[in-house]
Amino acid sequence: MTLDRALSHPSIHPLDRSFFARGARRVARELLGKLLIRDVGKLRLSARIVEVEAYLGESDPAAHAAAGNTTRNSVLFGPPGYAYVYFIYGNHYCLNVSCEREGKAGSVLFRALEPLRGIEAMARARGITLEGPRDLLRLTTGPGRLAEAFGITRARDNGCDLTSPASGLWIAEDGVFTARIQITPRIGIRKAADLPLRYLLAGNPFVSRPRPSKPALRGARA
DNA sequence: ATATCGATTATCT
DNA sequence: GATAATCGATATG
Repeated sequence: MTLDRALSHPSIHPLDRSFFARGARRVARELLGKLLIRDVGKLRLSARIVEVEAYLGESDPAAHAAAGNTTRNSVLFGPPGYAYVYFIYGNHYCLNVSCEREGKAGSVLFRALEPLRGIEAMARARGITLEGPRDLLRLTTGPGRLAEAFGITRARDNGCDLTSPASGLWIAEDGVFTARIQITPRIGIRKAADLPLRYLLAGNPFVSRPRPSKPALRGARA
């Protein structure tokens, strides 16, 4: 296949479950550059993953899994590659994917995406009229925003298999190289707030809001 | 540009 | 009864 054909018709395939059967840091870092896809009827939404956070399981005070296995978070204690959707601040849904293995929690929170396809539909879902380039930045920049753009709710999506296109919400790989990875502390948490577990594509304009004032840890480690 | 605040509810203590 | 892995609006430099 020529490069030109690869660019216009990239082959897209779902990530295997073994991809998620690893530690959350590793999964988080490698999810950067992959695609989140929502299929509803013949409409497809797709967006590149540009910012995520790792949550380490029961030993991580900031993780929902720290409370042990409850009704709310039981997906985290199930097999890897499934959607954990939670409702927060009485207003917003957020999407995670389970990692590790059955019985061992660990997850990655999706924090920001770069919209690729179905942009008009995302704008409708967000209640935004697209007038300038700046409006694109408000579509999927932030965990609550991307969930709204993709129509993700707990009732609809919690527990769905993100490795299966048949589920209508899945994660794909298209062979595009990832840019430089940057690592910073996680955003918006009270506990364990200093651990460097936020992974982002350096310089990507769709990364969520205020860069933390703390000096960012650079390079791709962990 | 950054800072602060209210909204609104499932979940946990 | 308090809290929370957020967002959008408003206030201020």
